Amino acid sequence: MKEGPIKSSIRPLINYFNNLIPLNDKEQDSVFTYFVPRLYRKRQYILQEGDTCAQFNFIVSGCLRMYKIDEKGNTHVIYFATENWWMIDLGSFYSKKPSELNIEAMEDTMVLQISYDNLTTLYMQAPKFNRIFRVLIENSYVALQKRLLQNISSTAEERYLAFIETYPHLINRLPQLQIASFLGITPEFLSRLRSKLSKQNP
Amino acid sequence: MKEGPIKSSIRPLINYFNNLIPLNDKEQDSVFTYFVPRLYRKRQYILQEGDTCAQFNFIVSGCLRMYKIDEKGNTHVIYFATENWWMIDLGSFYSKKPSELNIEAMEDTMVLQISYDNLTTLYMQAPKFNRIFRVLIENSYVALQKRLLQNISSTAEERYLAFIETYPHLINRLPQLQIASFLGITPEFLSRLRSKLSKQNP
DNA sequence: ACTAGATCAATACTAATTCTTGATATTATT
DNA sequence: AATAATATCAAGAATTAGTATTGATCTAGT
Repeated sequence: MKEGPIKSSIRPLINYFNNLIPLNDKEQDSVFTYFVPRLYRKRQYILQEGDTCAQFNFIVSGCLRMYKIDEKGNTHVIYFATENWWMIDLGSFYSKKPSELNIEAMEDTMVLQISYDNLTTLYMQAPKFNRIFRVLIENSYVALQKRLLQNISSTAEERYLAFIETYPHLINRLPQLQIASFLGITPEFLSRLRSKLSKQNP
Repeated sequence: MKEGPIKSSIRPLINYFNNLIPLNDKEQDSVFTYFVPRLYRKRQYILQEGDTCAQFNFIVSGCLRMYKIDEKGNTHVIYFATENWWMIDLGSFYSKKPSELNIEAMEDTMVLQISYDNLTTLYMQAPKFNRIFRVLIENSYVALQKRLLQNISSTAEERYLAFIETYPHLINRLPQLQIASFLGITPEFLSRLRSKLSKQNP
């Protein structure tokens, strides 16, 4: 018997959880119950500045970016997320206050979403998820801290090289414009960096 | 790279209402209170099949289309709406049942939205809006009936000519693909119609 | 004064979308 | 049965949107 398209889109999440901490059948059922799949199209907002972030998102396929628009109207990419990553404005989600951030689909993207209330229910029904989400957020925290450190301590060139190391799969998947915005430099400068580097290592 | 913030321009809606039936200050205040601006980007869904239509939408700028996907996977445009028009799946909105229709942005589109509950409150606070919304829906009804009649009684060529008459501002604003889908013909056939017509009136 | 980087404007390149055309089929009408 | 209206499929052509590069010039911090 083959699973319907919706059920099968939950598989990657079950696998992800099992990989962190194995789930029993009842726990897997809870995942099926509380996470709902949703497709976003390229350029579509998952979260828009001013709205409250109401969902925890797990990415099944595609790519999202979280960014902030500053007073001058410039955008700064906070992070990209692809398959098997999470995307959420935690601050807004827990405080239930309007977000200052935007989340947008870079490609058509399938996510699995759980609402605040359902997440709370999930924690009560299956306390193991407290552990799972703790671990998962710790992972994100570490990545974030690494990125901060990287950012305050390196030149643009170093940051770009580190980006290539850390996210080789993103280099050809994202426009350089976006990568520049992630690195905190202008697209022009990134272009120059790249041409300089390719002259050095032909 | 700039992606400006959402400007809250409720003015066009106030003007629209005043044009139908003049509002007093208190009534204008209610409009400011209950309608909230929201920006949709090109290709973004305002309503997706299966979701419940939770908002009455007034279009400040841009263009939306409502369409249905049939069993064969073909899409049929029910209508387009631009500046100063309304867009909603009334059936889903009032029944609170999942919609079979889709609403999608053809361009970046700014809308003013009011939810079911807020609309109810508005009606109670300012009964004049009952009259306003009655008139407004009557207008839409008339347009719809005209379109139906057009559709069952004319050839594709006649429908196309009528479209040009009725929506001259849409002809160059929308891809022919979409116009074909509105007229209920294939884009290829529309293309042939057009070239035939332009040979007749050079 | 030098380096890392920004800004602005022009141009080049690439990919996505849209439009047209030809060949051939289907369906409804007379 | 013949004809007009319209669909389908496939291939190219044309257009537009999005992205990348380059040159010239500017600025802030060592």
